Order: sequence, then structure tokens, then C-alpha cells
Amino acid sequence: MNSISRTPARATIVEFLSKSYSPVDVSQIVNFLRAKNLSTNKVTVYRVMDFLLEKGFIDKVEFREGKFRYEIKRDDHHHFICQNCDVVEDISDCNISVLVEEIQKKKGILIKKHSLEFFGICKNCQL
Amino acid sequence: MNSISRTPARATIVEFLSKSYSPVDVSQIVNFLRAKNLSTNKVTVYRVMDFLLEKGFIDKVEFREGKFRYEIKRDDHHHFICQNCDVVEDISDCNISVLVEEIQKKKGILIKKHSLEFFGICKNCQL
DNA sequence: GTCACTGCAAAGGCTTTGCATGTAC
DNA sequence: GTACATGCAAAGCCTTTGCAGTGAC
Repeated sequence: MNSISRTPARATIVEFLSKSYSPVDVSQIVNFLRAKNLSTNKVTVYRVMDFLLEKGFIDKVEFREGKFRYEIKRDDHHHFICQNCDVVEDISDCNISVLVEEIQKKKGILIKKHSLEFFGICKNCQL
Repeated sequence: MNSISRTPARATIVEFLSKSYSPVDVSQIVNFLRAKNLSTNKVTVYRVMDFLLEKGFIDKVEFREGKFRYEIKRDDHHHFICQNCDVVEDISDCNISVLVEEIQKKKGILIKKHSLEFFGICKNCQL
């Protein structure tokens, strides 16, 4: 047993993030919890997100919407957001780690994380 | 003469962005304008930023702060933000365009822009 | 006068904080 | 009982909107 308490809210949020194909925002999480008949509100969700972030279970991302989105932490991957239909695609085979290494050496800085998002038009919306 | 009206607010904001080493937020812009004895407020600044964005003079970026920052549009470049002292360094010689090309071909998507920010510890803060 | 720019007030959305209540151990 | 999780209300920012006033042409 570790010391992490597993409450219904936390467990359900992790469940929701795990089965979401793209990063979700706080409103979506609240809606999911309520659909599961869990009484909750945004404040609780924000606090759970803080907790999960601190534990390193999730990542916090931005899509230039003026709000944050969250997703289960996974291996290095990035997102493509269609500016027409808002669909989000994962970009996972992008070799950014080589760049990160180069930059670290050249600049003498220590890179702990990075954000990389692509914006454009998806395959469907080009038709 | 083009049809772009050059008001004191707009000219001064462009001046400020031009001489800023890193992206600035709306509060910083308001402060700069007031220091120049220009009466203004946030709403006006937001509207000027919309105008400049639409004209393609500036870019809007996010540093995971829950707000937007703005900078003069320049050639492809990115930012490194020190998580300790908040200093921002430009990362300009990063060959991401190759990756963009690859991804476009592989996924059949059309990439119009991307955001790439690095977070970590700068040279000074490692001492 | 017309049109665009600006200013003020208000509202809306996202996020955080304070405090009280509830729950697990 | 203690420590932590949750809920509600309120507040704090950032940003947008409505409407009136100002100024350039």
C-alpha cells in the first residue's frame, strides 16, 4: 500500500482521462463525474488535478484556448489540433528528443519538459 | 500609403513589442503605455492586439501561465522558460521545419503553425 | 457626417482561496 | 481525534462585449 488515498473522485477522474483520446478540460471532467452520479464541482476537480499533477500522473496542456486541458502522462507525444473542426490527433513518432539534446548542449540549459502543438487543417477538412 | 491607421496606441505597442526581448502580456503593455503618458486601458490593448494579430504583425503565445503573451512576428523560433527565475531565451536554430514536413506527409494533414516551448533550468540557476 | 479608434462599465469564463463539513484511518 | 478530501461561496484574473464618446477624413 502506498500513501495515496484513492477516493471516488480521483479514481473516476483517472478513469475518464485514461479513456479519453485527447486532453480534456475541467468542465468535461465535471460532466463525466455527474453522469456517473458523483456529486462534485469544479473546485474539487481543480484540486484533484493539482494532486495528480504533483504525483506526476497527468500532464497539463494548452491549446491556445485560454484554459488548461489534462491528460494521462504518457511517453513523449504531441498534438495536432484542427483549426476547422477542433479534432485532436496525437503526434507520437516525432523525434524531438534529438533536438532537445542538441539545444541543451548548445545553450547550457537543462530542459525538463516541453510543449509542442501543431495547428492546421486535418485530412477530412481538406476535402 | 496603406489603409492601416497608425494611432499612438498602436504605434507605441509595436514599439514596445519590438524592443522587448521576450513575449509580453497585456499588463506589461498597459504599464508601458502609461509610462509614456498615454491614457489607456486593457480593453484597448486587447483590441489593438486583435488588430495586430489579424494583420499578421504579431504572434500570440502561451507559457502555461493561464494568460497570453504577444511578440512581434519573426522567423520560426521558440522559447525556453526557466522554471526558477522565469527568464525567457529564444531558441532559434531549432530545425523543426523538417519534422513539420515529415508529419504533414505521414498524416495527410496541413500544418499552418505550431507552438514549441521548452521549460527547465537556465544556465545561471544551475550554479 | 461617417467611420474607425478608444474608454468605461459590465459581464463571462477560468482558476484560486477561505472556511466549513464530511470521511477514512 | 487527526488528517485529509470535498463542497459552497466568494474573490481574483484574464478576456470579451455593449455602448457611448472622440477624432480623423
